[in-house]
Amino acid sequence: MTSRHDASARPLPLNQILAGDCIEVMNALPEASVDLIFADPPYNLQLRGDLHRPDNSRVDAVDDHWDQFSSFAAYDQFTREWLAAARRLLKPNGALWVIGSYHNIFRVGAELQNQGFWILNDVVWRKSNPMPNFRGKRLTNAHETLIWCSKSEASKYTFNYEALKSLNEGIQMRSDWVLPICNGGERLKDEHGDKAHPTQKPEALLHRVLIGTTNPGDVVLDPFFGTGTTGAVAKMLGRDFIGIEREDGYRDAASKRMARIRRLHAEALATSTGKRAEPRVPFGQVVERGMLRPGEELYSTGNRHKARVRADGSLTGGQIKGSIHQVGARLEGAPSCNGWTYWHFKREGKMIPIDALRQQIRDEMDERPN
Amino acid sequence: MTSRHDASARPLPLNQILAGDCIEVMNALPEASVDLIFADPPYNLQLRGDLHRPDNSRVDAVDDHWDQFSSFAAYDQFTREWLAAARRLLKPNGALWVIGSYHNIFRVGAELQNQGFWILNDVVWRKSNPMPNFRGKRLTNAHETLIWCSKSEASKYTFNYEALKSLNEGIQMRSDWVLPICNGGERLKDEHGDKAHPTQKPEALLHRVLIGTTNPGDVVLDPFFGTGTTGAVAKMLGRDFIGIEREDGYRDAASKRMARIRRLHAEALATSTGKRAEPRVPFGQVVERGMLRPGEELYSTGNRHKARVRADGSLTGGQIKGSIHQVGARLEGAPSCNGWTYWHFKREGKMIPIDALRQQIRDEMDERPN
DNA sequence: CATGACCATGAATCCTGAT
DNA sequence: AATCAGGATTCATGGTCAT
Repeated sequence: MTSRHDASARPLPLNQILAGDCIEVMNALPEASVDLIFADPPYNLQLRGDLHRPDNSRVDAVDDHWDQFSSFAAYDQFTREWLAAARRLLKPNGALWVIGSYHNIFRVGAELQNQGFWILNDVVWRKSNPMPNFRGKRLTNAHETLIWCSKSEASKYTFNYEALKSLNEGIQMRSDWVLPICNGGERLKDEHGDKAHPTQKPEALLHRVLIGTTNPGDVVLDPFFGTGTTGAVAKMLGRDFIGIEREDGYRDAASKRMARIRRLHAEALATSTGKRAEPRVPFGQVVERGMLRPGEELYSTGNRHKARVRADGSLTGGQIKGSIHQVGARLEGAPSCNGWTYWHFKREGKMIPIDALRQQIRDEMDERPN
Repeated sequence: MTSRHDASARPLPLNQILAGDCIEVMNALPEASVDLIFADPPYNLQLRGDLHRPDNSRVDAVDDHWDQFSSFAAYDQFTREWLAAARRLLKPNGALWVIGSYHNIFRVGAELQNQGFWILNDVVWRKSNPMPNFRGKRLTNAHETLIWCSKSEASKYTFNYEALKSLNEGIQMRSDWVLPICNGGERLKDEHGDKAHPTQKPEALLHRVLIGTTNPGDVVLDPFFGTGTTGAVAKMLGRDFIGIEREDGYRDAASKRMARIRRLHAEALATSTGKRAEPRVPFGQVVERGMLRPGEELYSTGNRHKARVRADGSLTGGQIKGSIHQVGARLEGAPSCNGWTYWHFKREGKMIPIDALRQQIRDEMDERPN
């Protein structure tokens, strides 16, 4: 007798919404199989008159300290269990996002540190249109907090720096994101016209998360799928998703929603990349191809230093010999140096950075792969 | 033989900087005697090697011995102990603020909930000029988190709703505050011209905290006093402070700062408002429009001085006559003074800075340009 | 005296693949 | 597993100094 989601027998159930308790369902999926988890766990703490423990038992009152402690303890246990299940599912280089408010986020953050997740950033979703504090007894609660963490300190996590920089008009993306709450046409309604889910997240939030920390084709899992914002944006952006949701009503609403979503074309999915994505070119190739000749002189930025090209692609500058980077660093007394932008050659009286030669080689590689 | 800070024998040591470990010192003070605690504990940063900017300059990191902890467990124990000592000191209606980053704030937040503190808001300090992420490997860490909590759920905490609303141009104050980091003239320097403290907080941050959650005459304690921003702003605003600091160097710098507090007061107010880009509004317009009537009395920050409005938009305070800025500067013995934030008028028993009136005028200008 | 160029610096868990 | 080396990477602000 095998369980419904037997880990050994079944392939990953991609682009489906799985029914059931997320801890059980996650434990039945194969380990180390997911690239990213986005989790919007219940915040159900200290909510006047309608307080439930994660096991759905009702908390009578929180008037005294012992009751508070018992409800924190129950929430902590729930947090421990779903985080451990999530951790097991993640690939070694996988990452996790959690969103929460001051009611629960500190407990979640402490527990994920305890389990060995490595926090990369905490991100503030600054709501441009929050609900005011009607009674004027506190500050307007105008933000929620997200935590972005990798599975471990050693994880080589995905971060699309240039893509996020583009989203932010050319300036590197900050840890505070100003986005409106989900309403208008995006907000799912039930048959009575009421909101289908009390805390539906805006697609813009997930868009930024998925563009920034996944690649097309990655597997994104959401253990608290709700009405499926994570799945909707994942599908749109060409990522595969796995949703887990316990409530029938939310699953139904999410299924209908997914059916309406159209995947974006590949060109639309392409995002900005930086030099890091370019193939590496050894300086020796520049010499081999005769773009610079052995013995030719190079000039530093600012023209303070000179060096001479050698046949093996190294430089000599006085007593100093080594790579274009090493010689530049030594001459500048700097911890490191990018020789490609530091050194220049002279053509028709003009100083040209040797990086232009590297670019020429890369352009040829694009025209004739292999 | 009594200890240095014997709880039973001594009165509260107001407006002093106490030397020693904050846990021991707090435990020697009388219980239930403090209105507000503002705490800026070590963040437990876990930095690896050096970090260089793209121009190869080295980042001066926070590598001080006081921020070194051997493990999360060690940091948690430290947090438990100082929070318990702080809790004992607070009056039943007292409140606590803590500031931190993602390195420590989740652990601190969870522990204060465990101890029975009642979270009122988490507040995000959004830095207008954070240090960028030089390697492009994460989001710019552009904010820090504060937690505001009362001693217990039953506490009748202080919240000056209208004062904060005025500070915020007549709109309810939100849980995200945009403020620049502390630099320029406000940043304390040592004899070599280096920063006196690696993490000095801006006075504007404490200004907002103290205006919003204390009343004049309240006792404000800071167990991690550092170079004394909390004390400086408390003194400026007519609150009593108690500072505790372990490091001799920081205590010395803080003592000198407290002694010169009037001068820094005027400078800080002049520079921390950040309103230079706003259209200039002459004080006379406030009078012309009948927002303040000639003959009406204004009260200084801290309520130490009074002055009377004249029909031409000048003030008289005793023998001194002149603009709101000139009279404030003369009364404080300061080289300059921002009269807009220094002077307050009384409405329904509440002190409101006249800056609120200027903002009202600016709002109208925004609605109806020209 | 303005203006602009240039420089310094801030609570930071800040690289990656080949050998 | 540890070492080595290529080479990619920054925004806002305030102060100094030359023009």
